[in-house]
Amino acid sequence: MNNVMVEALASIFTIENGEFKLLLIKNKKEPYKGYWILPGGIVSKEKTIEETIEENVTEQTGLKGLVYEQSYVFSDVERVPEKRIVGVSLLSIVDEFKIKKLQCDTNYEICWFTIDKLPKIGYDHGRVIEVAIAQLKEKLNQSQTLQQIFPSDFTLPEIQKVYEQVLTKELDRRNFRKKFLKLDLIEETGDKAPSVTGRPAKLYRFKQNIDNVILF
Amino acid sequence: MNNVMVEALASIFTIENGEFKLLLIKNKKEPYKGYWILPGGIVSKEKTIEETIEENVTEQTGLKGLVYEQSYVFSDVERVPEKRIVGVSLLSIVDEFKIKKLQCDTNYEICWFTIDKLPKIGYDHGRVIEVAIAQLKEKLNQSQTLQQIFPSDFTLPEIQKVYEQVLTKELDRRNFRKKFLKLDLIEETGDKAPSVTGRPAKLYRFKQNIDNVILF
DNA sequence: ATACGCTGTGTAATTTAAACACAAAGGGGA
DNA sequence: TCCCCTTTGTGTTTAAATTACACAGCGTAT
Repeated sequence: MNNVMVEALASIFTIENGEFKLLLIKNKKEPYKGYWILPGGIVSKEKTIEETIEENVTEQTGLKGLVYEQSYVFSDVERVPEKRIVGVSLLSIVDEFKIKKLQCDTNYEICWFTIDKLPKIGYDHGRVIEVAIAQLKEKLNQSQTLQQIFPSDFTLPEIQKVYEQVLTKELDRRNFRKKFLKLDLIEETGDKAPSVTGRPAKLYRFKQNIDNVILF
Repeated sequence: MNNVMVEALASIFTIENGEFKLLLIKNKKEPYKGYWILPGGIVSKEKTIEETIEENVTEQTGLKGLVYEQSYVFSDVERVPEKRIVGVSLLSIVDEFKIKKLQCDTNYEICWFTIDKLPKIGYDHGRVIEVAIAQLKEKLNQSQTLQQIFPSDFTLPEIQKVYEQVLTKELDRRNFRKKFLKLDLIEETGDKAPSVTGRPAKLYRFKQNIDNVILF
């Protein structure tokens, strides 16, 4: 028969303190037992890929109602040992307030990892993650995506840090501020961020009903 | 069992006389017999998606060695009547000289159709095509893609027409020419295009070893 | 020969991006 | 309390890119 198994895999990202983080779970089964892997599961005959990922992620991580976007399909015959599974990778971006504040400790079974300090990754998920990170950076050029990560009470320096990572270069604070504010996407909340050190930054929020625009 | 069938589908585009065209074949089987559909076929346990599409497209259309890019995965449970098939859509762009000059006539079984005058489409391929067209337009913003369609002996007005379709607005000839030539991607061949009416246009070709750049 | 149709070219005006220095607001320590 | 340190907030000047715009060139067809 020409039937193969199809699995859905989720690369779930957030940004905390200007760092990109990825949610991984510890694999309980062989092969690659004890390695860190992406949440996900097999697509049954009765479910779409999107339904499958929502159910599996909820079950494995507790995160409900995330918005997913297709990333890539991995169909190498040998990508899973002993089996033939086509992997469909999905991407999701969440804000840090929607998520549980999980401590990053390898004793936990679910954990956020900074993307340039990832642990030992099982299966071919390392490659899946690479592709997802590239797509994440492309997506961050859209106001909609930024809004998903920073719904409200963010500061301009925070946003700037995101862009400096995406563009991998430093930006002038004054020019960045000028250009970003000119887009007319955000407004001041009136409050200020608690200052760790230095002058406290103004807090902003995205306006309602803004169009999705390309930012940089 | 949780095994489903996976099919690969190819949306193959070219540009002729400034018009975007899509390659379709006539469906020989029920359901949707006689409707036009995308070339493609079922992914077996021993083949990747990319291998599957290459073989099926060669068999069904005679086109060999095309470059494919993933487009989208369609996994609605009811997308194929009576069956459960996950559809992986791929995109390919070819130049008009590599292809057979097929006359467009519904008596033929393979045919190029202008994308705004498509025939009756079978299965959910209409939706697949919609997504592919959107992606095609995004991709045309890369010099690499343009080079696939126009390897040599093209004119600047031809390229301009492509952009006017992608951006859905008219461009100023002088500004377009200035901007495009400044990119330093193309060179004059020395020849001129046969003039149908009006002054003959200079012919250009892409230079060797150019980087892939975002154009507009 | 002349009219017609589309191609090729340069310059001024406007808009956008880049470079740049100092004052303001809070925290910490003497 | 005062001073120092750190980070945020702001305006102006210059360079670069984009836009607007008019006329001559080179073929074909009448």
